[in-house]
Amino acid sequence: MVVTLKDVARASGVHTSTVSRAFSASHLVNPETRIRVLAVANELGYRPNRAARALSTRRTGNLGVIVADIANPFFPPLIKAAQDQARARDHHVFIADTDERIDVEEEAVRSMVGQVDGLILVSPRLSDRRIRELADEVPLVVVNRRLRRLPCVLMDVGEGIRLVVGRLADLGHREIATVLGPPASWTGRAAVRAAEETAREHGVRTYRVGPHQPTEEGGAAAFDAVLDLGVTAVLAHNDLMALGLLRAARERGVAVPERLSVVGTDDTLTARHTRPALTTVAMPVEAAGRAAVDLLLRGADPEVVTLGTRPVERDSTGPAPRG
Amino acid sequence: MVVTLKDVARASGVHTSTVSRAFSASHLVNPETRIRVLAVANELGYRPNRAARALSTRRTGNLGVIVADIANPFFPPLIKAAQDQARARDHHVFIADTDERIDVEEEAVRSMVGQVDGLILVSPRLSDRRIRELADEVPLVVVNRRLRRLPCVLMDVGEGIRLVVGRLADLGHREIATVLGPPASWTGRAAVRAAEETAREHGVRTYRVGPHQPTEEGGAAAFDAVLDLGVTAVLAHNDLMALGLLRAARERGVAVPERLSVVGTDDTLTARHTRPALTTVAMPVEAAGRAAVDLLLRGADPEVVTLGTRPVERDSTGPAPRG
DNA sequence: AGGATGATTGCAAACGTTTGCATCAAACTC
DNA sequence: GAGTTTGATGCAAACGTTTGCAATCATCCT
Repeated sequence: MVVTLKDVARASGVHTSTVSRAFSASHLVNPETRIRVLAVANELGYRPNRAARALSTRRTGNLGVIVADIANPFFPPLIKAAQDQARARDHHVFIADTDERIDVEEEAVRSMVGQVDGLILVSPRLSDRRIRELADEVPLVVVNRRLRRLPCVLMDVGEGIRLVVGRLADLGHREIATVLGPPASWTGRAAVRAAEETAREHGVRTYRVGPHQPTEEGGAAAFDAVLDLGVTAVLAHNDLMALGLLRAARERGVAVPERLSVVGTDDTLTARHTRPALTTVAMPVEAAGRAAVDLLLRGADPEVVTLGTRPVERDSTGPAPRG
Repeated sequence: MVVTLKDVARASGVHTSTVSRAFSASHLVNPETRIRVLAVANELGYRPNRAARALSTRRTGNLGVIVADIANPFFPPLIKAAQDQARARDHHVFIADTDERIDVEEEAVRSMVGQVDGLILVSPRLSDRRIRELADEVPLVVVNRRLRRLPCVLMDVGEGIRLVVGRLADLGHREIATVLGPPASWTGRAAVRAAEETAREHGVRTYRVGPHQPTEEGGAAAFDAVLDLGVTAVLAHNDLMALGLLRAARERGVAVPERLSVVGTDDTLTARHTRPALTTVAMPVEAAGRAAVDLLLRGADPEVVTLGTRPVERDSTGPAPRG
């Protein structure tokens, strides 16, 4: 039924080890033999059994990427970039979606350990301790979370956020709210920290709302609280939440940006198509995906790659309304 | 370093086979022994080696899902639904993105054969023949493509399209364009067929534009041709392309829906947030994901599951402009 | 010429599980 | 109480590769 090395060996009159070498160590076998063996293998329709190979070599040729939510438009470009890079390095990528749930994340990780040569955890929700434990079992790199002595790829949201907040201050805003996403989000905390710091420097007051789910619904749910604060501008944890805020604003008849300026984070494709188009902070997602794969496959010493971010000003922000 | 069955066996004074059975055939081992063994295994931090298990049993506990483009918002909900269903059936899901490229699809399929117990091909671009060949190597189910004697999950776009076209006819439209996506798209062809059929019944003329890439850019690229035809309504292959049409219309100063009605397909999340909000045909993506997993794991006779679709009328469609 | 070198191949032992079969004791059957 | 079933475990052969080692043979060097 299924063709194995042994079949190919028998059919071409050599030992299985020679066939094996013809495939994976071609310099160790006579060119003529190699060609003959490959021809026979091809004719028989031989396909190497990856499980067996993995058992023997302890390498699978697969990488795992674990993300919180593929439906969140932030992740797909990162995944695709990682995939391209991995393909270029002769590896394949398995993706798992954790549904923003820590138990599912744990399970996904567990299922991948042992069938991949390395793991990329994107914005993981697991505890630092758990991640370090995992790092002992399998090579891994963490994206958007800082862990000492582990390879990390970080997007410096602070950079973009500082510029955005400065810009809002220039536009006359004196009170800004930040809408929080998952408490375990490293970037989220970094963004809030940068926002509050910059605001203080500019004599702008800040308030926090949330945490809420990092979804459109989560953003909508935060709207009333934002309104009650009486702020003139709001920074959302991501574009999805900003979308929810925009929708809620429209439903409540609050004009954006005339009465309230709304800023997202991520610059996902949809940001351009909201009504009004969303001002947001663009993240270097493709670069992050590629960097993560490189870090993983290079297998070098723990290293931190930091990538910059920049604000994209569109129509959801404007001058503060006159008091 | 890494703990194997043998280690657990030695530490708990039984044979490896007993340890193995304690895990995967617990009714064959004395309850007391089992508990002791499991305790020891747990303490030692034993994790079964999946490659070894796969080699021995020829089953991996993994399913593969292959999609054209995870960045296309049509796919993630399907993937997530499949993932949930698989998890409920004690399986894991590996995802691969083919980037809409047939060679990458071939490669992705190849890499998965042998490391999954079954494959779900969503809107595959491979030839019928190739898919049938694959079906001999690995159990598979095809989503949104009809192949005799293979298990398929189909979304009956025709149903929704017929209703939409009827509605456009009622609104006074007499000339409609369809913008084509990838020629290999089964749903695309079904949709166009349904549209043209229904149009004919209503005495409405139809034109075809394309094919173009099923992306926002593709949609924008089609706009001029649509405009030249002088039609009053256009059906896009998917929401992304409709988005592109909307953007191009705005840039060219063509009012939607006053001068041109635009209809998408898929009802992705973004459809709600375009300006104007997009009229589209909602697809039963979650149901399809679940059905595909069920078909695969049930392993029953080839079976075809057909799921209905329905139009969602929003603001991008309206009465035809008076001639 | 005689030994050293290098290229090519075969041999066989891993890799970590699962599983059919054999074994053995204890518990039944009549 | 001899024979039979039942339950629990061990034994060893798979599963399909890879790879260190040894064997063979031709070639090269001096």
